[in-house]
Amino acid sequence: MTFYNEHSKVWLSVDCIIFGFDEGKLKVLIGKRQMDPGRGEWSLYGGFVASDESVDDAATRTLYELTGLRNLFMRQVGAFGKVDRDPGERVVSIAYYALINVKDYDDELRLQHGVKWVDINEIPQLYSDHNEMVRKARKLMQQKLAQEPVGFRLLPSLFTLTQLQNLYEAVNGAELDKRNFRKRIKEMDFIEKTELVDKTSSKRGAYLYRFNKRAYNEAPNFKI
Amino acid sequence: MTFYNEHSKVWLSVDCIIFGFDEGKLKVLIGKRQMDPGRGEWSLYGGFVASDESVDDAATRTLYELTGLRNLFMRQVGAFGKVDRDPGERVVSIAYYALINVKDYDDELRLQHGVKWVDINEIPQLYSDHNEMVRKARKLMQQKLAQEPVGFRLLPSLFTLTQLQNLYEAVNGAELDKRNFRKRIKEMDFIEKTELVDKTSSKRGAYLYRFNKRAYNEAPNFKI
DNA sequence: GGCATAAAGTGTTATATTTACACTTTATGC
DNA sequence: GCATAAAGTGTAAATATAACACTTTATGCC
Repeated sequence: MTFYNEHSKVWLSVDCIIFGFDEGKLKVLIGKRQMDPGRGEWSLYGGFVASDESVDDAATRTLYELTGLRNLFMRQVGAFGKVDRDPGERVVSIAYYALINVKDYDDELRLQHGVKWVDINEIPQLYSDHNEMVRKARKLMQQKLAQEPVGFRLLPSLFTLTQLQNLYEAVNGAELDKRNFRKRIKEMDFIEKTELVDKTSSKRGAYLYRFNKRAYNEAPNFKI
Repeated sequence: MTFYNEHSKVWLSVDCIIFGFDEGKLKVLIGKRQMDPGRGEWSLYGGFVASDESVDDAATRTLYELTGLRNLFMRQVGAFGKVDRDPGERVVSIAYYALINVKDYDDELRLQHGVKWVDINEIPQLYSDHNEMVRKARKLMQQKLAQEPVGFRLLPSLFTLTQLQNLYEAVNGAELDKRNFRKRIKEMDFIEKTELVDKTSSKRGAYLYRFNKRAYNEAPNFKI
C-alpha cells in the first residue's frame, strides 16, 4: 500500500518494571544485558513485539517468560521514543509495570534469567532510558496503590496488618501511624481478618488477613 | 544487524486529542478522515512518526501542522497496539492530548483541515480505537487539572473567575460552590486580579484575572 | 517459674479541611 | 427609576485528618 510506504517503520519492544516487596523494601527486577548493544549493562527485562501480537500481549508474554507467572497486575507506563534511545537501531519501547509477590517467583527461574531484586532506592545506572522508565513506573504505581487496593498483589494472599502497613510505607516513602492505619483497615470490609496467626515475626503472633475481591467489588470504598 | 532482523517492524503513528473550552463546554477537535482506510469516518487528527524524529517530536509537529500553535501543553496518553487496530497495516499509535485556547486557533486553518470542535459528551463513533484514546486522555487530563494549574491553557490569558469556575465544572462534570471556589482562588497568590473588567457577559462587569507562572513556581500551592 | 523482650493490638482528643448556605452590589436597558 | 442578571461576599456546622501512649501476649533465657 503506497500510503503507508511513504513512511518508515520501526522496531517495537516492551520493557518491564517488575515490582516486588521483600524485607520491608520495595524492589525491582533488573539484570545484566546478555547481548549487544549494551552487553553487561544493568537493564530492565524486555522483548520485541511480534507481528501477530498486540503490544499488551507482548508485555504479558515477556512477563510470563521471565517469571512463569500469569494474571499479574500489569499496566502500561508509556511509550519511550527518542531517536537514539537504542544505540543499534531505531527501536521504540513501550514500558509496562507489574506487581508480583516475590515468594511466587521461582528462584531457579529467576537465576536462569540472571535477574535480581534491587531496592527501588538503590537502582544503579541502567541501559538506555530505563532509569526514566523506572521513575515513571514508580510514580504511576504509587498513584495506583493510593487509589485501588492492588497493593495486595505484592503480598502473600495471607498477610498481617504490620506487613500491609510496611508495604504502604515503603511505597510512599513515609511512615504511617499504626492506630490510624488500622482504623482505616477496619472500615474496609473487604480486608478480612482470619483466625490464622503468623508467628514468624513476633512471639505473640499476629492475625492474618486476606483481601476479598468479591466484597471489594460490592463496596469499593478504598482509601489509604 | 541480525539481532534486530529476527523481529518485525511496525509503522508508528501519533494521534492527538486536542481539548478546548468554549461556550462553557469542554470540547475536542475531530474531523472526517480524508484517506483510506476509514475514509469519511470521524477521527482524531494524527500522523506518522518519521525516522529522524522522536515520538514526542512527531506529536509536537502534528499539533503544529494542525493548529499553527507552538508551546502547547501536551502529554502522552499511551500506546495503542492491538494487532488489527488499523484496517490496512500494522500500525501502532501513540496518543497525546493537548490543551489549547480555542480563540488562539485560526478558524481558516481549522477549516482547511476540516476539523471541528465537538462537545466531549457528544463525541460520535470514531475511527478505529480513537474513542478509547479520548476516554483515556480525558481521564488523564482531569487528573492533571486537579493537580496542576494547567487549566489556564484552555482560557484566554485574561479570564474572569466565573469562566475559571465554569471550566473546572465542565472538566469535572460537577458543579462547584461559588463562594468556596473563590475562597480557594484567593489562597492561590499566583492567580492575580487585574484592574481590567470584562463586560461581555454581565452588565456589572467582572474583574479579569491572570495566571502568574513565575509566582506559581515560587509557591506552587495549587488545589482545586 | 518468673522476668525480660519485642511485636501486636487498642481510643480519644485536637486540629484542619470541607461543605452548606443567601443576600447585597452594580451597570444596563427599557 | 426600576427590573434584570451576573458579580461579589462570610460564617457556622460537619467531616476528616493527625497526634498521641499504654496494655497484651507468647517466647526465650536465667
